[in-house]
Amino acid sequence: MDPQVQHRVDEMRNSLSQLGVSITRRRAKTLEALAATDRHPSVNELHAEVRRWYPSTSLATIYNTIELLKEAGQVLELEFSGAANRYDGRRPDSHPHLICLSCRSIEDMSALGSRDDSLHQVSTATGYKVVRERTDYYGVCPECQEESSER
Amino acid sequence: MDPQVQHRVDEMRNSLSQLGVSITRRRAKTLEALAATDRHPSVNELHAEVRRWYPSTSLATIYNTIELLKEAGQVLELEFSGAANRYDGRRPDSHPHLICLSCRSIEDMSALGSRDDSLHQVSTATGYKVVRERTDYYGVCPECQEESSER
DNA sequence: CAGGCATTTTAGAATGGTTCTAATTAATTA
DNA sequence: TAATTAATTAGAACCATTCTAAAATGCCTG
Repeated sequence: MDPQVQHRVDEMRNSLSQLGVSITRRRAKTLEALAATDRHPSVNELHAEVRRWYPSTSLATIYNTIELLKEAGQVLELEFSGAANRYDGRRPDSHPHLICLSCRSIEDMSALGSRDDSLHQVSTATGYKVVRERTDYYGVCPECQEESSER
Repeated sequence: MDPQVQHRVDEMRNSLSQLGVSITRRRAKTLEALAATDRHPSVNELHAEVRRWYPSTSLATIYNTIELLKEAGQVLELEFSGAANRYDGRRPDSHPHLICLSCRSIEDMSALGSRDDSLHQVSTATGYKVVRERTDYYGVCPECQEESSER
């Protein structure tokens, strides 16, 4: 396994252990699936992946693991109302995403300019205790622009 | 009616008319309800408001009007997976919001620093054709902080 | 003003992601 | 091994949203 991925899996394992829950084989596979991809999988996709190893795994188990990871602050949940939520297990901290309206891909975006510590900045500016940020840019990715220009 | 609100309602009416649909009484009331509040109502809340005048109004009609407003670019939809979507009819352009995790209030936030034209900046930086942005800051609003410190 | 046609609305069914529940299975401790 | 606790399963329940077919409304034309 890629050392980066391994390291991330270990982080998640440790955080879950600190919650006092055990790392079962299904949970371990879920963590691996999350750490192994940058495609921001949905619960269904994680379920399919874990099922490749443990075919009897139920959806509820994946939801349960996601719930634990959220409590541990080890996964970033991207909510959508019209489609399944998507999860970022590689970078659980708030960071912006690029979402393609055509192919529905979700890409991490490196911070643009000096927008770091924006949580703290917004806190002092507004009086809110800001703990999390969500920033999505919606548009059409380069690949989909290409495809539409081919026609 | 407040002239600001009236102006906004007129804008929405005109945009809908340009789509070629008629401004029925139910639709007019929905626009008014959207323009009259900064509380980012849900479809249910809009439904309740319109029902005060036209009690037979069905939910589908509100959804239909929202759909038209989205097509016309006259309402901003804030999607949530665990709760009902919320709508901003006053400022249909992309702008950041402050969301209280305790009371679930949603507040408009005036732009912080020079983040304007970020759509264009992100477009050139990433190759995406960015058309929309969503930025939410999640935290605890000053009122809820107060309440919890009283105990 | 009547008749016909397109649009809008209604009520309820269908959908789909998520959550809940009760029962089963697996793991842990004494 | 027996007893206790934790994890998992299958399916029901939930709920916001979308869809559908029928009814109502509004509009245009003759």
